[in-house]
Amino acid sequence: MKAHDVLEERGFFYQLTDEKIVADRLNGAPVTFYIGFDPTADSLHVGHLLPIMAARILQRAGHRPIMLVGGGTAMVGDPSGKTEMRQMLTPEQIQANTGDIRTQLERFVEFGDDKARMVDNADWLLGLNYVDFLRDIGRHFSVNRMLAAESVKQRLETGLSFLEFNYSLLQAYDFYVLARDYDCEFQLGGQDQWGNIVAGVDLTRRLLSRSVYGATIPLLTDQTGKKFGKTEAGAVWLDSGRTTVYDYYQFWRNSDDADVGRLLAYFTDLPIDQVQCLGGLQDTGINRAKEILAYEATAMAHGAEAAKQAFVAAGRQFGFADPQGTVETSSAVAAIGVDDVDDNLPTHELEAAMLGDGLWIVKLLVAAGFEKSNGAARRLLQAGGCYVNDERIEDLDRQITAADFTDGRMNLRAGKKNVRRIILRS
RNA sequence: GGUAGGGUUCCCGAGCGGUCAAAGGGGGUAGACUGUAAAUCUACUGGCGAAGCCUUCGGAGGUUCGAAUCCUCCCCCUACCA
Repeated sequence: MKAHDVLEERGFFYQLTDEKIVADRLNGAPVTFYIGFDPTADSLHVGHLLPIMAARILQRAGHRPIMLVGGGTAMVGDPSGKTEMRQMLTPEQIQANTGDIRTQLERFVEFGDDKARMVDNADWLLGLNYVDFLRDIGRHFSVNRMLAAESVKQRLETGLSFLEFNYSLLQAYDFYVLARDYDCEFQLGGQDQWGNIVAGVDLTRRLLSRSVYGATIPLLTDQTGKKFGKTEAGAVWLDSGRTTVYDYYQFWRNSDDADVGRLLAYFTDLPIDQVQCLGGLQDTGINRAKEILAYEATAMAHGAEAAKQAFVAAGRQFGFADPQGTVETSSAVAAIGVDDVDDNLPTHELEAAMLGDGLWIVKLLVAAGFEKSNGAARRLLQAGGCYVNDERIEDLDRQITAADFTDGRMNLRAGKKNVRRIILRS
């Protein structure tokens, strides 16, 4: 399997520092490469997934990933692709986040002695001496050139602090350290990382007289041009405590028709010819393709069992796209027997005592997390978007009583897609 | 440090003494139509069990019957100059 060619045909490359050499190296003998994440939150979200998927493909082709968690760079904050400075994080936050992110990465890439390695740039960045760093590293950087970088230019309009301006030096230094100590010769990153990657390539050449390479992955946007992975509710997180497995599944299931092929290529392991075939389908076919995408993506992040439950739960709620199995696929969804599985709707537990003589529907909507305030819940009712056991509730004063529950369960829905199973607890 | 212009609700952006919970747009939510898609159309979009009341216009004071609007001090941003 030729890694470069696989990445290429799946659309993973945006820019390469050296087309020919990168192709040769990645198609050839094992290479050590790295991708980095700054621990600015306690969970990764789907926006981070693209480079991870690329790393996964490279690893399976025999290359060695270094997954860098940027405990040091997070102290500074990358200005690339941002219109303003992000809030500074405390060292404690960063440390906690670093641990959480490591755990998540383990689901996508195999770690071990001769497998992937995890590093934290805090190990070599935090101890740096300012003047030494300026003399040894800073002298290789031209401010003129840095100012010309696209990511900096953008920020010149709104303001860029000296702190952030230094970010690319640190990332460049990372690449140099990894090249020096781990024989790393290739870096992958998002489209907005181009400047930082190139800076690292240059620095390494100057300091080690050695050629290293880099590539960027296209920035994923949805049809409206917005960054992929953000929804009304914010980012779609990999942590099931932040984004439930069901919602994660639904995120993929609700993809735009036009995106399905691309997303399958990026976020599943299905062979490329099957991906192309699925992406070209229409009507029921494209909906089946979305189910496959959602199942595969969910299984990757949360495991096959959880994905199966989400698939069944969603299917019971909205119907299955292809119950006859007419669309051919090698995905494991094809084998799921719909009847013999417990579904996995997100639940909300309700103290039986809260019910009393009746619990106001507005209160329940808020308690279950559908709405932030009574006012918002009222508006939902008024707009006709609230359903109890799939029956629309029109009555603003509707009281929920024990009669609404069957076996201690009841179904509460806000709009078409947000369902929660309310479980009575005594 | 100097000069000029700014900080308005999730975002952009009007408002410049009462009629302001604050125009317009974006975004979001819901409904209709559909395929759990897109596009389109409609309604809603600070809080309160909704009568009325309460809290919002960078912060703190002040003037006034009344302040997002006027005054004072402070904080922050942008541009030019140093």
